[in-house]
Formats: sequence, C-alpha cells, structure tokens
Amino acid sequence: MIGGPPNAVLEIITPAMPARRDPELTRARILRAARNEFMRHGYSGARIERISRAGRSSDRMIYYYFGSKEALYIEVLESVYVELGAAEAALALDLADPEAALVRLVEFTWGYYVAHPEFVALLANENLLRGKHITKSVKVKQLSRPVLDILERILAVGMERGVFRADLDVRNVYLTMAALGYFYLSNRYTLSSFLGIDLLQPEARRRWLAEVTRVVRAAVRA
Amino acid sequence: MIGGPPNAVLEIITPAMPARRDPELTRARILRAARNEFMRHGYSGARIERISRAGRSSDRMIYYYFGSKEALYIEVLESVYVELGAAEAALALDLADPEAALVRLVEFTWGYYVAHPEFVALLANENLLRGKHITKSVKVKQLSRPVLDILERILAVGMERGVFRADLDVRNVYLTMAALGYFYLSNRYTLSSFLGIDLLQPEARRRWLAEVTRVVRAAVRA
Amino acid sequence: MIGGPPNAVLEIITPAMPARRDPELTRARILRAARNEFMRHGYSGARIERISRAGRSSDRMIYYYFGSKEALYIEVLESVYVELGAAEAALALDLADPEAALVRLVEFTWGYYVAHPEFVALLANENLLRGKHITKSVKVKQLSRPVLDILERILAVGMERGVFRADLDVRNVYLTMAALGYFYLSNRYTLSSFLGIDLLQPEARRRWLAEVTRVVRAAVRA
Amino acid sequence: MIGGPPNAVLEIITPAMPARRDPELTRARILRAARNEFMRHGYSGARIERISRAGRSSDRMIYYYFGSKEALYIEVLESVYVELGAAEAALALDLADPEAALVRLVEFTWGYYVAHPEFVALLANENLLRGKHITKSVKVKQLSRPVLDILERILAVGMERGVFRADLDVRNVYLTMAALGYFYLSNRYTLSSFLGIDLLQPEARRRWLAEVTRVVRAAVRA
DNA sequence: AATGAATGAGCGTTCATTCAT
DNA sequence: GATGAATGAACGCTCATTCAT
Repeated sequence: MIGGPPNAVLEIITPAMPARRDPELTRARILRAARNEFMRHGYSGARIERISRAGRSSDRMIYYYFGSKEALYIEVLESVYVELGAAEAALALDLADPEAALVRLVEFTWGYYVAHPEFVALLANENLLRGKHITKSVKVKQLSRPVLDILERILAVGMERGVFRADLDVRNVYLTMAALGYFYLSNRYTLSSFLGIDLLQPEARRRWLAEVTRVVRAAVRA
Repeated sequence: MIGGPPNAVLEIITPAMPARRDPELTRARILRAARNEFMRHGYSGARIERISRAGRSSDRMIYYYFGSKEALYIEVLESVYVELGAAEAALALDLADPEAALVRLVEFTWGYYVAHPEFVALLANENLLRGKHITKSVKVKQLSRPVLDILERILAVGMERGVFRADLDVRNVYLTMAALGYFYLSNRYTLSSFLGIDLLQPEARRRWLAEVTRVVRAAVRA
Repeated sequence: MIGGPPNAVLEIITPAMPARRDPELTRARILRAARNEFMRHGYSGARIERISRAGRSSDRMIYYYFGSKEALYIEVLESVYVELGAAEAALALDLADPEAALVRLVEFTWGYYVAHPEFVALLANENLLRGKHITKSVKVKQLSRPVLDILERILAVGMERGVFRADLDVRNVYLTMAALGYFYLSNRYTLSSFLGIDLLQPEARRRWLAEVTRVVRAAVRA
Repeated sequence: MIGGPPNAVLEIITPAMPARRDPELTRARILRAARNEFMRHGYSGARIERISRAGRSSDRMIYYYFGSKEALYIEVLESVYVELGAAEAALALDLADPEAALVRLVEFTWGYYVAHPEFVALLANENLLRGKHITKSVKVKQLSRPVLDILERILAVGMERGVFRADLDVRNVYLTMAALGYFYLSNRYTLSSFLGIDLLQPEARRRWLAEVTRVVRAAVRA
C-alpha cells in the first residue's frame, strides 16, 4: 500500500512528465503556491494544506523542503523582493531627459504593482504584523534596491539642469511615487465602496496613472 | 503575563471596579479589546480568548453579545468608520481661505491616521481579504463620509477664485491626500527597512507631513 | 431597557391576546414544543433554545417551570403515556362479538400510532437510552394501561366460545398486535429504502393495516 | 472506570500489544468503538472523545481517517448493513421443506437481532432522525439484501405445493417476521416496565421466539 | 412571578508539526 | 531522499444551567 507501484502507474498515465521527483521543481511549485496562498489569506489565514494541494505536493514535503510555515513565508517574501530588485535593475532609463525618465519610473512602479498583486498584498500583510517576519530575513536586508539609485541620478540631472526644484529629497520623491500607486491598489476594496466607483476598471486605472504622473511632475517641478 | 499593573491602570479609569452586571459596559469592553486584537493580528490571527481576557469577560459572553467572530469583527469595522465620520463631521473649516482650509484638511487626515493606528490596520487587513467582511455590513454602506463634501466645497471656492487649477477632480485630490498619509504609516515597517531610516521618529513624521502638504498644494495650484 | 414598556407595546399590537402571563398556558406551550422537539431530535439532540423559541418563551422560563432538561423530558414522556391511557380507557368495545372487538382493538392501536408519531418516536428514543429516564418517573409506574384488561376480556370471551385458541396469552397477543403496527411506523425510513417502496403512502398504510388484522386473526383463530 | 480488566481482555485478543503503526488496525479499532458508542448514545449523544479513548486512539485520528463525526457514523451504519447482508448470504436453506426453511429464517432473523444489539439500536436511532444520515450513503443504497430473495423462493415453493396460502406477499411476510422480532428487542425497556416482566430473561426470550414462529406459520398456512 | 445577564464545561474540529521508517 | 501515520494544542463555538434582582 506504500511505495512504488502507484507512482509507476502515474508514470504510464503521464508518460513524458518532465522530471518527476525533481526536487527543484517540487520546491518551486510549492513556493509558487505559497506565494499565492499568503497573498490571498495573509500569514495566519494561510493554510499549509491548501499550499501543498495547490503545489501538487504534500504537507510533509513542505516541512521537508522549508522547515516551517514561517520559513516558507520568509522565503516567499524574499523571492518577491528579489524579483522586484531584478526588474528595477533591468530598467534602462535615458537620463538625457530627466523629466521623461521620471515619468518612465512612475509608470514602471505603477505597472509593477498592477502586474504583481502578490507584492502589494505580501507587503501589506507584513506591515500588519509590524514587520515581524521580514526582520528575520538576512537575505532581505542584504538586497539592494536599485530604484533609489536610479531615482537619485534622475533627480541629480534634473536639479542640475534646473528643470526640477533644487531642494528635492530622493526618499520623499520615492515615497510620493510609491504611495500614490500602492495605496490605490492596496486599498481598492474599501476605497471602491467609499468612493462609489470601481477602481479596478481599466479606464479608472488608466486615469489614475495619468493623475499620479501629473502629481509627481507637479511635486518636482522647479 | 498576568497581573497587577495593567489592571491597576484600568482601575483608575473605571474607579470603583466596574459594576459587574453592566451589559453596556461589558459589551463596550469586549468591543474595545476586539478592536485592539484585530488591529494587532488581523482577522485570522485574532484570538477570541485573547479578546475575552483583555476585555475582562469570557469567550461565552462574546457569543452572547455578538454571535460570532465575524460579526464581532464587522462591528469593530463599523465602529471605526463611525468614529472617522464623526470626526470629519466635527471639522469646522473656514472656506474664506481655501488654501488654508485644504492644508487643514491634510493635517486633519494625517493626524487622524496617526492617532488611530487601528483604523489604518483594520482597513489594511480588510483589503487584504478583498473586502470579504465589509461587504456584509449594511451599516458601513449607509454611513456618510463627510470628507468628500468638505473637500468638494474647498475645491469649488478655490477653483472659482482661480487659486486652484480649474480641472480638479475631488476624488483624485482626496486619493492623493489620503495615499500620501496612509501609505507612509501603513507600510512603515517595510519602508523603514528599505529606506534605512525610522519613519516613526517624531521628527521624520513632522517632515513627512510638511512634504505631504507641499505635494498636495503643488498638485492643486493653478 | 428591562421591564414593562415593551410588553405594553405588545399588548396594543395583539389586543385580545388571551391571558398573557398566564403561567398555565406558558407551561402548556413549552410542554407541547418540548414534545415536538424531543420527538424530532431525541433527548441529546433536543435543544432547550429551540423549545423555548417554539413555545414563544425563554430558556429561563423552562428552568423556572420544569427545573431541568431531564425533568422536562420526563414530563413529556408522562404526558404521552397519560394520553394513551385516556384514549384506551375511552374505548367502548362490544364484547358480544370478540372477533370484531379484537379487530377494533387492532385498528385502534394502529390508528393511535399513526395519529401520534410523537408517541412512537419518544418510546423509540427512550429505549435507545435503555429506559434511562422512564425509570425515574414515579408517575409512569403508577399509570394503569387499560389495554391489557380490555384485551384480556376479549380473549376470555373468545376462548370461552371456542372462536379463539384456548392457549392464548394476553401479553403475547398484545405484543404481536403492537409489534406489527409499531415496527412498520418506527422503522419506516430504513424499511422504505430497503423494500424500495414508500411505506408512508396512504394506500400502502391501508394495505398494511389489512395485513396486520389478517395476521392477528390467524394467530388467535381456534 | 480506568484500568486493567477490559484492556487485559483485549491484550489477549491482540497478543503482543498492537503494532502502534498499523493504520488498518487503528481504523478498525476506531470503527468498532464508534459502533458501540453510537449504539449506546445515538448520534447526538455520542462523543468523539469517548470513541477515541475506547479505540485507544485520539480525536485527531478520527478526523484523519474519517473526516467528521457524521462520516464516521455513516461508515458505522454501512458496516452493520454489510455484515447483515453477509450473514444472510451465508444462509444455506433447504428448500425441499419450505415450512422448515421458513422457521429457520425466522430463527436466523431473531438470532441476528439478539446477537447484534448494535444493529437494532443503530436502525432505531437512524429512524428517529428520519433517515437523515442513511440517505447520504451511496454504499447502503447499492447493497443487496439477500433475505428477500431467499424468502421469495421459500414462499414460491410453499405456495406451489399448497402448504402456504396462495396470496402471500413476500414483503408482508418479511415485515411480519422482522416486526415481531425487532419490536420485542428494540422496545424491551418500555415493554418490560409496561408488562411487568423482564423480557430479557433467557426463558422469556425463548418463549417469544416460539410465539413468533407460531404466528408466522399461522400467517402463511394455507 | 418573572427575567436579562452571565457562566463552566465541553463540543466537534483544525492547526502546524513530528514520528518512524 | 522521501513519505504515510500520528499528534498536542488550541481553535471557534454551543451546551444546559445559575446568578442576581
């Protein structure tokens, strides 16, 4: 009742199934399922069993590969940070036109949030828990977040040329840019009910990106 | 973990040991404890037993008064919305100077978020759950949120006088104002680690309010 | 919040409501509701709260009037026995024709079970509990069950005249008569599924009464 | 209430202390304990904790193997039906003498009820709940109950030979046979108190079987 | 005579996790 | 390297019942 035969049967049914018992693949499937589960339900609401089922694995395997729910969660957290960092690093902005570059950065940031709801949700959840888990990750602390460097260079060029105000602080500009995009998405459910409009409609989203761009430009304009 | 000091403090607030058979008080104590618990741990992470202990009551009484964890949560949610609405309604702004009135509104909004971390946390949690519970509250739907009316009047006067741009949308301005304040506070843990500064320091908070005010003014300026 | 005013209001709404606060009536309503609840759910499955609601009273009143769930149950049990005894005592059978009288008694017994499903259900439940509660009732023990006397007289006349076998035992005949009627009704759900017919259909019931009558007559025939 | 004797007995049955990691055995022990508990207390009165203790397992394992109290109950129900079906199927009756075969079937049926009080109790309880759970079992519906076929063949031979009445209905005869045995046992507690004799005494039981046999024969006699 | 407030004990169930091979 | 069996601790919730007026 234990053991090989059932697997043998599966082998026949799904003949060319790539690398069954491929630890890397199993691990990746679990991680992906966990990201989705933590995004949807938060840390406490997430269920090991749902993750293992969605990842076509077993509870036991999660402990085998990750050790604990918290360790799995932290790895998920790290992975979304790593991905964001990679996406930021891949940004190739032309500093010749700092205003255009800034607009591109605003668009990129907004686009990233839109494309990665799990990033928004996981951060929201982690803040809800007052950074309880993120502080345990050594990896997250070591990660570079290229966006500040990029923004700094944009602002430096813009200020030097006089197209931007001279007293801009890179962290303030970053916060403004991030806040306007993030808040709209992270709070879309309560805001939609409060404002009486569906913020998720493509048209509404397009208009908000335009507004964010306008506000950020107004904020930095000399 | 058990003990005197916390009770001693409450003892002072409710002088002669709260009449044990005071249903309104019992109910209120539970509600207050629940608000705190849901703020700290989110819906799933909140524990009925911790709430009943903190409210100096029993698990059983929570079900006696509220029926279920979810119903209690919804009532907490309703109560924070009611309180915000009352605070907004109590705002008496002088429309003679629309710019000053707008700044006052920005300060009020920011001040409210700072003074009511439970509001920020509960909304964040509710959005994490995709508005799962708030949609079940009929009360929240019926509540008026006076802030939009107030802001609308400010903008109307300002636009009429030409001190504000003519194409302002009240919801966009509200979102900008709310986003800049809310995001800073709701994401303070991940942001602090990312930016390498403690955003909760009074000095940092003061500077951010100044920046928010500056950005909002820049965004509406004619 | 406590007290008279709400009742006063009800007085106006239901003007001629007979004897509100009539203890006898309230007691009777509870008892009737309890009988129904115990019939439907058995002793353990019965809920005090459902009884009080169905009896338009409160949990508290049940304890006020009856003392405990078990005492209420016993009183229900007693009441169904009392009613059956009264119905039996009201039977006026013409002993001139013992065969006809026996048939009449079979019909009466069957008719009583059909008309009083609560009797069948309560007995079934009490037997399930191995007579746990009925042994606590002094009243049930003191009750006379006239049916045995009646049957005895019928059999005596019949045997004397030679229309019945001479070796009949009154208790055996009673058991046969009761068993054939009771079993069909008490086990109708499992039997219906097993036999593949709906035993509750009027036509099926009518046929079964005919069969019971036939079997009893065959059993006593000389 | 805790202690040696009962365990000592089991120890003998399962000699060397049951290999703790034997899922089939664990499952079987739970099922057996559950059957006993449901028989004794009905569905509502049964306690998961008592079952797990009696089955020398844990509450948790019940959910591991069966999923819920109701699912466990249904499986118990199915198991008693399966066992009865197997016992019926094992009956080898000589149809050469239909009268003798019928008597044998009556004796078998009665003997089965006597030997399996859990069967009687579980059916009584299930009917009390109006077949609430049994209707959820697909297995029970698919089970064959060989007894009707057997009885049909007996009656066919007997009717053909003219020793039985020509108008017999197999279901009616089955009901008569089952009712007379089942009712005596299922209602023994209330009947004992009503008739003033202990129906469980071996002598009383023997006499009743004789009476049942006599009545059934009288009912089918040509 | 009547009742709203309160409760201890226990319910079925689920959680993340570890045992043992 | 991989896994089915097993588990302690707690979860949200409900039970019949009593307190206090």
